[in-house]
Amino acid sequence: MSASAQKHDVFQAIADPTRRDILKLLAEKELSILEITGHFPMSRTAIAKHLHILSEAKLVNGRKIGREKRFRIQPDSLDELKQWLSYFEQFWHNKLSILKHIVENQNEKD
Amino acid sequence: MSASAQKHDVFQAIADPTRRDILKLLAEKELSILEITGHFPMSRTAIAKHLHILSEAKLVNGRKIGREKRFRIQPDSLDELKQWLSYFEQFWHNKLSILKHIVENQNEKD
DNA sequence: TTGACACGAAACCAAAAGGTGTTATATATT
DNA sequence: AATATATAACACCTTTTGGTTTCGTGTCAA
Repeated sequence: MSASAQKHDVFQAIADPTRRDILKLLAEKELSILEITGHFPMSRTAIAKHLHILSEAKLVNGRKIGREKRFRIQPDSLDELKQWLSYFEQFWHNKLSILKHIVENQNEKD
Repeated sequence: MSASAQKHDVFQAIADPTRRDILKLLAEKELSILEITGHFPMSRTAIAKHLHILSEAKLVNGRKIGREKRFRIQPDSLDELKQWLSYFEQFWHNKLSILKHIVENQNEKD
């Protein structure tokens, strides 16, 4: 077993809507577990678990400050998702506009 | 219950590695259930379930041809994922522009 | 030092996910 | 018409997920 025996990857991490909401929260600013919990109708423990999963997926990281643990977003891993997406992007762009590629040769604008 | 009582969304659909592999297969060409099953170490029934979930998420669609059901990719829904991603993109581009060496490694060969 | 506070860890639970096999039904082939 | 085939529809099993509660520990403040 390699050292990267990672139980949760990015895809699983973002599968849960609560975790996606947590990410949105942390995108704005660093927050403690209790502060995050305040935004959701569930227990602190549940949120802590979600944060653990997000942490495993390298989407957030937490540092202890006093008796608090403050989490912030670490969006690097989303790049893996982006690359995965880009693989399919060519397909839906190509397929949806077979004629279009004649017109716009390489308009990498959007 | 509204008509859009959709059990699986895109995020859940792509959370499973088997389903991501199925998407890659279908990206290349349309395939029947049996053909898809041939690529995986599991039963046809299991694959059919995965296809059902992918279908719910509007990532694939199947049409009956004779006694076969052939599935093809329907990548429109990935756009939702792309939009979700783009929200965070600004963060990691702004915040982590210093760590650009990661991005610069991007050799889109495979 | 005492007590409130923020957190971690563990035990537990219900429901969903992911798989199996069997049976039924419609379609092709002969 | 008979048979083989591709899939759908079930029933079932096991593991994972997402939540709970309880208890213990370190930290801050009075």
